[in-house]
Amino acid sequence: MNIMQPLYAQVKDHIMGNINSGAWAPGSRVPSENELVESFGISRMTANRALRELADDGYLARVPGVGTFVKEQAARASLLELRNIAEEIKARGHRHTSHTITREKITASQTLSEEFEWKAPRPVFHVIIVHEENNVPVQIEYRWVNPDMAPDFLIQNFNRQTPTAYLLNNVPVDELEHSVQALMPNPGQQRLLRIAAHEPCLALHRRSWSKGEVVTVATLLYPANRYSLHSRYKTNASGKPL
Amino acid sequence: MNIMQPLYAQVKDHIMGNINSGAWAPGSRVPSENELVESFGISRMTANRALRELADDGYLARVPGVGTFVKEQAARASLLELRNIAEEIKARGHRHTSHTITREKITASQTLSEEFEWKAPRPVFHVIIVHEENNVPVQIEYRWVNPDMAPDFLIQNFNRQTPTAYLLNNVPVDELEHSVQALMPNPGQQRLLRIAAHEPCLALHRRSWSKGEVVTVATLLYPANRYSLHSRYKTNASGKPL
DNA sequence: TCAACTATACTGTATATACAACCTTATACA
DNA sequence: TGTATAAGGTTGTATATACAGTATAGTTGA
Repeated sequence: MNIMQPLYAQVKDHIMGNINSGAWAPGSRVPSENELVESFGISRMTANRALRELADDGYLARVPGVGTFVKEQAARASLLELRNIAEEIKARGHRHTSHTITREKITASQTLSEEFEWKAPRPVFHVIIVHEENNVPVQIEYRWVNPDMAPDFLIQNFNRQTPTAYLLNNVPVDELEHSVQALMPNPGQQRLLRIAAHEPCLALHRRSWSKGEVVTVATLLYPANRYSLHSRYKTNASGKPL
Repeated sequence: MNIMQPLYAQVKDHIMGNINSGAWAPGSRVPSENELVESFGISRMTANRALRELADDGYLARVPGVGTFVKEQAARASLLELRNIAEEIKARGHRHTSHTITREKITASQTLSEEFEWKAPRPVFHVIIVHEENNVPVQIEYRWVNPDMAPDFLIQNFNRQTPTAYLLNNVPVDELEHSVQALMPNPGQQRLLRIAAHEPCLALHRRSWSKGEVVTVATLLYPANRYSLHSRYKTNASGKPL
């Protein structure tokens, strides 16, 4: 049942658990390598790896001769705070509708398998949905979902709950990747979005992980003239997050 | 003279040098841990650390039982930590050059004053710089700077230090705002970026604050086919950042 | 009182060794 | 020919040990 994790990963989880639960506040001291050696019955190199990797990830700050401390977390998480589009539209007081163009179970292509970090192609859920704001198309959502992580995904009613909302509510996400680029839509996309030729689009590509496994891969296509992505956040004065 | 680097860092530099110079193409195999042990006269743990850290950073892919391979690196700008473009280009092992098109002190327009959160128009520094990667234009930087926050801004040599780098080093930033959109460049921009008509661009608009005052407003224009903005980050399991 | 020294704790790096898991290739066998 | 098996190379993890560098607290001595 339980997948055995490496020792250093168990130590990392233990530390992150204490940080996330608030038991260890920012600035407070975490156990030294030798203390972890004692309490976990591990070697110092293993404790060192756990602490070093968490420091590399920005969660801990290590000071030779002094100790290891919990870092203030930069408010980075809020940057691309990807709320689901239905709520954004409703927040503007407009009406959100959507059309499901495709809803199928297919076998992942080679490139898609790589995005899911699979060694070999496997089945995936695939949907294409056009979202509208006051009956004007504002987004084409291309989404692929790992069936292991959300087996009931395909039988949802996406007019009631967007795929984003469904996944948010059912799978805890612990890692996110975004990339944004500009591109020219193909004729089919132009038709779906009802835009003129030579009208560029913003493509937001997103992957999300849960416990090391890719949950979903999505490409969101926005007409340039109807959308821009926006973020604003505070940085912590100490660290240099930019 | 020479700062002694740790062995594992020397090995990392050696590997990245071969990748950046093109000697080791993407997909090609890099020396195994035992081969590095032989050629560098180091222990396997040290070789392992070098390869593992480069794999964690996304430069290498490791396959148990098979070997370690060079990953393809897309040209990406980071969305979250807005490093300055010169360092990003150098990190890819390429050459960064820049041309300063405009350098002046002007009076802010009405809209620009609003961006600076000023009630009335005031003087601002203004520069336009074209950044090149291996002599190919990859970014037009339109930047306006609050003279109160960086009075010496205009007399900098922007070939030595980009405006981003200068501001980062001289003004502590505590708040950031970004917005991203796709757009068609105008003919002048097409000429500066040396791109064809109908080639869309990504426009990243950024404002940064220090102690409640806007320090700088910038618009960064990237040719769509040469750049994508990218971010990846871990969320703390408790919070729900998307 | 103040300065220098010392002991101690902590991180950073490096080595040698060991075992497990995985993959490929060669070999032996039916 | 096809299938097991064995061998060897590869990464992944874990331990025990060692030494260097840094910061702090305590002690000593002028």
